[in-house]
Parts: sequence; structure tokens; C-alpha cells
Amino acid sequence: MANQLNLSIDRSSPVPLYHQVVQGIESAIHTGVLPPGSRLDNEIDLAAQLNLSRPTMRKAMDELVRSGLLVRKRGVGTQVVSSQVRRPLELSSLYDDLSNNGSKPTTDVLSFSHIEADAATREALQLPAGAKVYHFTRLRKVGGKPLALMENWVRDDITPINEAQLAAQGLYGILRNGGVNFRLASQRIGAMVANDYQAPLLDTQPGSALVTMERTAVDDTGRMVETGHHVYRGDSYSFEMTLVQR
Amino acid sequence: MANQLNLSIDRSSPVPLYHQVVQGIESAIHTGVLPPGSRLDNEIDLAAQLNLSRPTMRKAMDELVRSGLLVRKRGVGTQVVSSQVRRPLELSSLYDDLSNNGSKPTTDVLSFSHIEADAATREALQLPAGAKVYHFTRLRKVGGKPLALMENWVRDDITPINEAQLAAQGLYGILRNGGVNFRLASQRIGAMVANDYQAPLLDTQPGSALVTMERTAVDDTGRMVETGHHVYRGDSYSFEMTLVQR
DNA sequence: TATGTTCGCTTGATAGGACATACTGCCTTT
DNA sequence: AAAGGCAGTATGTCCTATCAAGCGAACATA
Repeated sequence: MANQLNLSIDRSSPVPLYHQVVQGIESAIHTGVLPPGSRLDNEIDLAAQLNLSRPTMRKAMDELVRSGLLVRKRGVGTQVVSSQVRRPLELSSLYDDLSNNGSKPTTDVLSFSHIEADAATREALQLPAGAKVYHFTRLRKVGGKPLALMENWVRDDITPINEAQLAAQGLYGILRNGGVNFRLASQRIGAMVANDYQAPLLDTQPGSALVTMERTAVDDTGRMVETGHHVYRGDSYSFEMTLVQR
Repeated sequence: MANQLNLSIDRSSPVPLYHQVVQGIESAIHTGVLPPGSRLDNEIDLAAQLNLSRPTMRKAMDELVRSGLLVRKRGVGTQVVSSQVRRPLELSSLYDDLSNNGSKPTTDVLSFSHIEADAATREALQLPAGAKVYHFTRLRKVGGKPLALMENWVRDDITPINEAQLAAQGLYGILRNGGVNFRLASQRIGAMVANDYQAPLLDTQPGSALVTMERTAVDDTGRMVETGHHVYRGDSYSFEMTLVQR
């Protein structure tokens, strides 16, 4: 059951060794070199094969276990779970997801203003009284079909934002260009039925099902950068994720 | 800015040291000893304070960073993000979540059978033709109010299941008692409107919003153990989670 | 005064070793 | 033949050590 992973480790690369291993094993799984259910060599042998230390090898395998591609059992070994598990939900924007998926999303900016934050927004973004925020609503379409209606509030002390930018790229892209390093986000997913305002914008009927998402994102300095309330057409959008037992 | 974490590490405990540290810092954050935004001492000092090695300290902090309670920046330090972030979504059952929350869920078993798996179920659970599964639908109530309508298919070569068990405890509890160690699950969350079958059961109107969830769970041997399709009342249930940037 | 460089602090990455613990299967014993 | 114990193997935990890299502030220089 000894598996030869034909990985080549480039020690001159700036990519950390453990991460090169992660990528190598990932691609081996996805290309079928490591079929679901197959067992890997033990950690020490693998480390020796790649001329790495065991801690480095373990760190790589830790990531793969965390993301659900591998399963470890003490005293037994490590095996590939299933090639069809998705990566765990990551912090990304709808725009990125659609772009990576080969789609070409477009954005209509329905409203845009730079206003003093109301109490709820100050609470969500932990802003002092009197602070100003950008507030805007956007309609995201794919292939001309409306998919999502998004309302966001963004603190204004990071980077200036204007309507043209929002029409051309995703919000997270703008903020990243503005120097924001996102670290985490809290979100809540639920359901509602389309009201008379939402339905025509999303090209559907009042009373049809919508997926709702509320999200607040935090950057690496601990600042609450952005909060928003999005609704998606229930017949064409759902959240997929993989949960991993710790 | 030196923070005295009044942690006591018990080296005779079977609980791993790094996990004791995780628990200690977690409780320090939740009790307010470490307020949001405060900086921790550097890793080496913390390790010295607790008489631990730096890798052990780091492993503990890794977990806290992964779960979103801490934010690290190279060259700067580590700080507490916010006490109000939730733990990332973990693999748990609705029953467990409700029980841990202090609620007392009850379960009505609406149907129960032990039948040959149809094609879709065999596909989802990766079963051979002719394999049998348990198929049942349940109504979960809290405080007498219906919350979720759940339809599940469970492979039958793990542990016998009967109607009385399902009425008394959660499905995951039964399976765990049967020796199943869950490792991961793929799930998809979406929305629909209640139909004429669902609405009366959930004590709501046809056309009201429902949150839908489809889940397939995998155990530590790579077996697909269970798949199910659940719907929740949209006005009283939503999925909360924290996403962490890797 | 303004700008550029250097230095120290902190986290990031990697190595190698040691012992603990869980699981499996074999072998002994009953 | 069945049950129990034991050894081998693999992962789990923890340690010491060292160098790399990012960041910020102090310092030197123009």
C-alpha cells in the first residue's frame, strides 16, 4: 500500500515547504493518483521520501485533515476520505466565487451615499458616534440574470470608494486594494420570502424563496471593516460547505 | 501591556497541555480578563510564564487563531479580536445544539422504515445495489413549537435503529453510541417556501420561508454514514458561523 | 526637518529527538 | 476454539534549537 507521491519540493521557493506538500497531495487526490480510501505511507516514511522533517510533514497533513481531505487514526494510519468533499467555507466574496467559477458577474449600483452611521451600523462596526460610512445597494447579475441583492455599510477611514469602482469590481477586491487584510467574518444564513421591492429587482415573484445572509468582516487589526445584508434567489443559490470534526 | 493569564497547567492531567492553554485563554476572553483588542504577551514570554515550550504555546494559539478569537501579525504581536465571535461551524446535530443551549427538544417520529436504498440514496451514501437503509422523517419541537422537519437515510450496517430511540434522543447520539466517530460532513444551505405538506407540520402557512439543509456525514473510516434533507422555520432558525481566512 | 537605513522585537518555518497512547493482529493460555 | 495479553506500528504530544521574514521605531544623515 506504499504510495509514491511524485512530489518535487523546491527548497529555493518562497512557498513554505509544508505548503508545497499540501498542494502536492491535494492535486494528487484530485487527479486520482491518490484515490479515495487509499492509505498513505506513515508520516515518518513520507517525511523521509521528501527529505523533510516529521513536524513539517505533519503540519502539511494537519491542514489536509482540517480541510477534510484526509482522515487520521492513531495506530492505523492516514487515508484519503473522498475526492468529492468541498473545501471548507472560506472567507471570500460572491464576486470572487463567481469569477473563479468562470462566470462573468456584473454589478448594478442601485444607490450610493456617504453618510453618518446610524445606531445599528455603529453597533455592528463598533464605530463612535458621528462616524461616517459608505452605504450602498448593489444588484449582482450573472449572464444577465439577477442573482443577489446586496446592501452594505463600509467604514470610510480605510480607502475612498466610489460608484464606478463598485460597478467594475467586487467590494472585497476594492478593500483589499485599499490595504485591508481580511481575517475573519461572522455570518448568519437564513431564509425569507421576496417582498414587493426585492421581487422585481431579482426578476422573480413576490412570495418566492430567498436565501438571506448577514455578514460582518474583520481585518487583521481587529477593525470591523464591513457589514452587509444580502439576499439571493433561492432557486439559483445555496451555500455549500464542509464541516470538520475537531 | 503585559497580561497575566492566571492559568494553571496540570501536567498530570490527561488533557493535552496545549488544550489546557486553549481552554484557559478562551475562558479568559469570555470572562473579560482579556478584553477585545488587548495584546497578549509574546509567545516566548507566555511559554515561559506557563513553563511550556514555544511550539506548545504556538499550537494552542494556532487553534485560537483558527477559531477566530485571536489575530496574529508577524513583527507585531497577537491580540484578542472580539469576544463576540462565535466558534466556527462545527459538526454537530441540531439536537445537541439545542440541548447545549438549555432547551429541551422533543422529537416526533412521523415515519420509519427499513428499506432497500433507491438510486439517489445509494449515490449519496456510496452503497452497492440492493443495500438496505433506514429511512425516517422526524419533527423536532422546542417548547412544544415545531422547528424542523427532517428526513434522513442511514446505512444499516452500523447499528440497529428503532423508532423508540429516535423519539428519545438525537440521531447523532444514537450513531455515536453505535460506535461511529464522525469526521466531516458536506452540507448545503438554501431556501424554499413551505408547501402544503410542510406548513401544517411546522405550524406555519404555505408560502412562508423555510431554511433548507442537505447534509451527508462521513465517519473516520471514510464511510458515508448518513444523508438527510432538513427544513427549518425561517422565522426561528438560521445558521451562524465564523469564517477564518487561511 | 525630512528621509532613508538599521536594529530589535515578534511571529513564521523547519529540524530532530523523545516519550505517550491507541489500534491491530498475532500468539499464548485456558 | 475462544479469550486474553503482548508486541509492533502509527499517530499524538512535547521538547530544544535555529534561522527567516515582517514590522516599527529609533537613529543617522542629508
